[in-house]
Amino acid sequence: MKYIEKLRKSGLRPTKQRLQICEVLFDTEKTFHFTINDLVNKIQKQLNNKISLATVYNTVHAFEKKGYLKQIPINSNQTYFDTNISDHHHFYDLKEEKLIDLENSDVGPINILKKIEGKKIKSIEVLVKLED
Amino acid sequence: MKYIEKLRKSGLRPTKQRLQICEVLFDTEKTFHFTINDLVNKIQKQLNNKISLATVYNTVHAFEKKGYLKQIPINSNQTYFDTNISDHHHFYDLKEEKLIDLENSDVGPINILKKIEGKKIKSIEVLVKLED
DNA sequence: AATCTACTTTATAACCATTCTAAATAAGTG
DNA sequence: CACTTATTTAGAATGGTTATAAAGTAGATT
Ligand SMILES: [Mn+2]
Ligand SMILES: [Mn+2]
Ligand SMILES: [Zn+2]
Ligand SMILES: [Zn+2]
Repeated sequence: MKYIEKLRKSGLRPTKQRLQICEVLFDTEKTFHFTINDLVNKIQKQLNNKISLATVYNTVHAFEKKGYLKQIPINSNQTYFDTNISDHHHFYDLKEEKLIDLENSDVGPINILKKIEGKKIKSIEVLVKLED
Repeated sequence: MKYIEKLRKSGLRPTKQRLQICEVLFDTEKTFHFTINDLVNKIQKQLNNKISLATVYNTVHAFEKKGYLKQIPINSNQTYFDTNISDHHHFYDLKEEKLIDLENSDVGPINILKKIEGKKIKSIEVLVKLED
């Protein structure tokens, strides 16, 4: 398994559950956006296998902390995550309630002119809301 | 009261509670960011007067719908609102967990190159996360 | 002014995504 | 294997938000 080493390097034991979640998250053609609930359903369907909700939460948070997932800043009743960890932005289709990737190259360079004393910029995220 | 007409124009009856919330939100030198909980506390302290939590929620949502408040897209356990309804952006200080306004002029012009068929842009929001 | 009706406020319950708990299980180490 | 520590798990708890439904109020009508 290609994920065993990846997990070990991060100080995470390569358990059956984590490896399965890796498969679902990272063995895909394209990256995608998901909620915890989406992921639980995907695991059920794709692996015919139940992983407890607590473990899914734990694993997603562990992966996020290690930088294998990104949380998307959006107001929703659920938290959205992204398997695309590249520096990029999002459209949010208000009607469909769906996120669409917006590559950095699709947004002109962003230059923040204001500086805050003693603080440095960690990330810049653009959210473009779409309506019909 | 200057808010009576404003509310009537919006189709909202100028009740005692709504007028008081207007005072707290809009009778200020500067605009500010708040959570529902912040607002409840502010009302208590500033008006020596309790307004039920449900009414605060109802009123904030009504004001948001009418465009007198903006919701700020950020992942938090609480929803943040903004009395600054101008087109602007935010710093988010991860340590202090505080929002700081970033005027449009403090961010270079943002040009979204990608187009989505049949959708138009409703808003563009930039969130700049700050660390030490 | 009294009456009527739709809107609003309120306390409280319900909701539900997320986190916590603590016991069972599994992984790594020697 | 024996031992330690990390992980999984079901279920309980948490907490912000929303729903409910009864009481109160605003504005319109007579
Ligand atoms: Mn997280
Ligand atoms: Mn709202
Ligand atoms: Zn994305
Ligand atoms: Zn602001």
